[in-house]
Amino acid sequence: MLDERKANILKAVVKEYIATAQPVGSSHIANAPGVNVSSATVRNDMAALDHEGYLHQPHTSSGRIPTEKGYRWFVDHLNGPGALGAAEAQQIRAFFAKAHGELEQMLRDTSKLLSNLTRYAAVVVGPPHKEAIVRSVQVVGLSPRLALLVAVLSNGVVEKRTLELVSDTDDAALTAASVRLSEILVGQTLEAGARAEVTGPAAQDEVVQLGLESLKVDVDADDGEVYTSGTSGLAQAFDAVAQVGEVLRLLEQQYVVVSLMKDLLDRGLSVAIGTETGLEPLAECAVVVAPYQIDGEPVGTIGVLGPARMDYPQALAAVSTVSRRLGARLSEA
Amino acid sequence: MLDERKANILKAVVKEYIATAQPVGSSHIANAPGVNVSSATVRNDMAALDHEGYLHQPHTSSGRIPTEKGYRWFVDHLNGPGALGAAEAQQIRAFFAKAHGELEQMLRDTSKLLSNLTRYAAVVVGPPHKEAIVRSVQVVGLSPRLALLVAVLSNGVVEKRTLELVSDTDDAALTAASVRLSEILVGQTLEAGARAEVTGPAAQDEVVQLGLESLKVDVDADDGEVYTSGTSGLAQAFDAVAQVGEVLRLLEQQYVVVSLMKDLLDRGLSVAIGTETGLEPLAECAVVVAPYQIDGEPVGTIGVLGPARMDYPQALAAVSTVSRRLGARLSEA
DNA sequence: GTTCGCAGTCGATGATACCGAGTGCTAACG
DNA sequence: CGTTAGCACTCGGTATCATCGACTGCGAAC
Repeated sequence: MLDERKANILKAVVKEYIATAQPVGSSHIANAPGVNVSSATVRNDMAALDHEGYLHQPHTSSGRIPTEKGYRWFVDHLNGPGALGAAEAQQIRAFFAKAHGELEQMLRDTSKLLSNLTRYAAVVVGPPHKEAIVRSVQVVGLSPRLALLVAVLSNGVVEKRTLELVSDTDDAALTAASVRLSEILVGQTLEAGARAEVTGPAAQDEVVQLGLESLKVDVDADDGEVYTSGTSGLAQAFDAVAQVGEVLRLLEQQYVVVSLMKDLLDRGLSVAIGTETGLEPLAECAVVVAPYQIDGEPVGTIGVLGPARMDYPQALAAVSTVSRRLGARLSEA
Repeated sequence: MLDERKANILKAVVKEYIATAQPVGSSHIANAPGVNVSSATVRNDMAALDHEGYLHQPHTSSGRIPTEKGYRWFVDHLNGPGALGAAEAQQIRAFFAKAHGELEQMLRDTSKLLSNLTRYAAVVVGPPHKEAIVRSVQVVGLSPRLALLVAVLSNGVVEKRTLELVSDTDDAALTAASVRLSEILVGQTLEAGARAEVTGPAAQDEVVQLGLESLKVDVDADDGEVYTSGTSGLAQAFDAVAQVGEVLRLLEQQYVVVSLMKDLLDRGLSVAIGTETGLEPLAECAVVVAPYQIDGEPVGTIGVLGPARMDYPQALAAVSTVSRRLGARLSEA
């Protein structure tokens, strides 16, 4: 446990370092709120904090930098997620006021909103497909041997698969197949429906078979779409070009980021710092996540990826506000 | 016009600079194929090339770097797009052998393929929506006051819009609206259909009205989806972090890149170097593009964005091969 | 026209000195 | 006994300077 002054000193160092990216010297925070002692006293406490692992000294005669443990303490001892600036709050309000229509587009835009707010990279994970209930199935012919299977799910997601038919098939046959597939799938989850045993005349129908088969593919891996944006903000946040490249490469492998975010939420965390992420390229990064809920059910995740010296209060405020508003907006209808 | 030796020297300088990113000195290319003179002779020619604007000298006693004009000459005097390595060719074959199913997914994967091949950022622009013919329209209810309009287009694209209904509407009404919308839209292009005048009982139907209205929105701006990948490759290609950030920001504004690519194709170009792009942040970049065709009709564009010192033969080969194979694959069905 | 030889240029590298921000420690202070 | 003032010390950053080496440009020789 840290005594009050040390706590304030640590807090001040973290804030200062987040703002300046420069090692923080004792004299810089001697007058910080809750401190107000001489720099010599601060030095003593900083040495102790260093010893206890909250701060780190790049070299003997330089200021201190927060360690992972230091950041962790900082976020654990924030009172509340911090307040958004008026401009940001206004931006969010404006966004949700005019947000309309299509789920995908809305999530894509939410991702942009979040990256604009934070200036870091934003990730939005859509509702998983396989748990939603099928509302409608239809097979549409595109050309004699090509058809498109379209399934509308209860959460507004549309699953589609191209079917390459072996024999020419006319519209009547496709319509018949649509009816049969509807009987099998509608009302089921996509997952259950795709695995259903089919008997009777439907089992003979080439289109029905192809359709069910195509739905099985990907249904396991499918975790909901991922919308990333604001990667250009990462270039500002780091100074080494190699580091930027590593993080970008990670973001390109969407499943890594998605499983990281899911893992964090499972552990009940909303912030992961450096090695807490478990991903080596993110050693100097931090992630802030929040689930969003539709009608009380958590269905997806939004998050922000930035440097370890992230503006945590701001990022937490942005993420939590946006996730709440997004959930509310999606629950409305 | 350049005499043969100067041409060979210029060619050698460009190749060397592309490979090493270092200014090229006269002695490095004295033994290059088609040159084989002493370094002094090379120096004379390089001075001339410098004077004529093909090469540039960062400072008095350094090697030469190609100018934009030099790169331009180089790509204009390539014989053919260059050959792909065996590994790359194999990678493309493997990809199109197992590529299956859904258009969107396929374009997304094509983008990844292209960035893997070139190590630069790849952009794939899908077929525009508004020119395709509507094959099927359906309205599916999601909740009492929320419905989803799904339109399947002839090119396999699925357009969808969320309809927020004013009054509770049951499935029968939605089905009726589906039928009416089908009568209006099927067989038309999306653009024409959305603008059609509606008369008779359909004009009274709230769902029909909402549906048509929702289709009008975005139909103008809509140029086909954009799939970007391989942005991490940009981090390797440039050394200044600020430059990477600028290019990333540009890529995030997809319409800028799309209109650039479209513009290039209109001008009949397949390569744009530096200021030829007309975009200031791309001053030290180059873009290689190619259209892909379905049944002889150009419907979309693929391209690669990298540094001005791009491996043009390789990039041209990759882009042209992939565009050809992609078109063939999409024409197959 | 080509090549050789050579003086000259200029960035890169490394040594050296210096500055200054910042520390740790000791002694004085209240 | 916690706090502070004072001070010696450390060490990265910057500037200066010399050296090195990769080049060039040019005049003279081939």
